[in-house]
Amino acid sequence: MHTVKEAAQITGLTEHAVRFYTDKGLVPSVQRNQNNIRMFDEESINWLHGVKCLKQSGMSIEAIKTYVDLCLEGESTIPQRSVLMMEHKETALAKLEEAKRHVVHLEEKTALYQAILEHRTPDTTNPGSWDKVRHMHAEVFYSRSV
Amino acid sequence: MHTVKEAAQITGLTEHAVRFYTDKGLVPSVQRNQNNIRMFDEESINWLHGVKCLKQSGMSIEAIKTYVDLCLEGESTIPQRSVLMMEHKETALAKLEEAKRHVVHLEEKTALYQAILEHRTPDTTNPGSWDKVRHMHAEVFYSRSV
DNA sequence: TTACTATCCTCGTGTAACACGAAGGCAAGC
DNA sequence: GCTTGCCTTCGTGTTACACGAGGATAGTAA
Repeated sequence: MHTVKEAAQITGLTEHAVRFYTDKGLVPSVQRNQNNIRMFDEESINWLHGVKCLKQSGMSIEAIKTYVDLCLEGESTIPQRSVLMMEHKETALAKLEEAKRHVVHLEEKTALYQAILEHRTPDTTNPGSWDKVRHMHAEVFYSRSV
Repeated sequence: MHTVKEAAQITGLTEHAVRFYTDKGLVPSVQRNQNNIRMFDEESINWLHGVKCLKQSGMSIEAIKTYVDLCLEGESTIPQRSVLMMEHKETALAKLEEAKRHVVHLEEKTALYQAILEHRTPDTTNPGSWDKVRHMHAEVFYSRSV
């Protein structure tokens, strides 16, 4: 049997998160002792690990709650759970694609800044060169390529 | 000159977001007319586009505010802005790697569910096969491979 | 026994980036 | 004069906790 602090240490969650998850019903096996203190057995620790895992993969607390409740209903809900996971995988894939676009876009921006800095240094004696820099600067900020 | 609604239509933001950004000082060129109504000229629209672009790439409002303020200070801040962008690119890269891990993990989970469903169907007449399903189910939920 | 320390509890507020709706003002058209 | 449609501000709701306050309890040291 473990306390909140121990459960937090074991799972790598914060104590706040552990209390939050148990209060949300994501750890169905957790009990309270006579002093109203949360007691985590091995099964509770396993649930915490599972919740953490789903959370880290981007699932919302609400969705995890739904999933946990389905688990409690037994094996008959396995098809539903499978569907849930597939859907969640799709949203994770969409996020991945979005992240890729962001990186590409930011690489363009930083490349433009590098170009500005390179052009700027050698031409400080040439007033006309600032026009180019200004133009490039506008390009950097307003680029809409996301 | 455009109103909030028009600016929202032009930039593809919601009216709420447009008001929010202007009130946060992310659109320095915006003015109010005698009826206290926000008026957006072309420069304001450009700022909105720029803010939207940075936001979509995952930058926080606070960081965008810092960046906008640096822009207003003039070309002397270009090196600082360049550094900011590089740092932001690094965080975006980190998010990208995280998203990749999530997808890999979820692909494993959904594959396990598929395996369960395939094993379950043909063996409903064999009571012993449920042990395997139960074991695999535990694997699915508790897998800590994130 | 008293005191101190460590831990636990609950409860309330703060965060980010808006979404949403209420209540009210203003101009234009019928 | 009234409705329509847009604008304004303000206040609350959202998510997933973080953080601290205030108070209880349990174990240990003097």
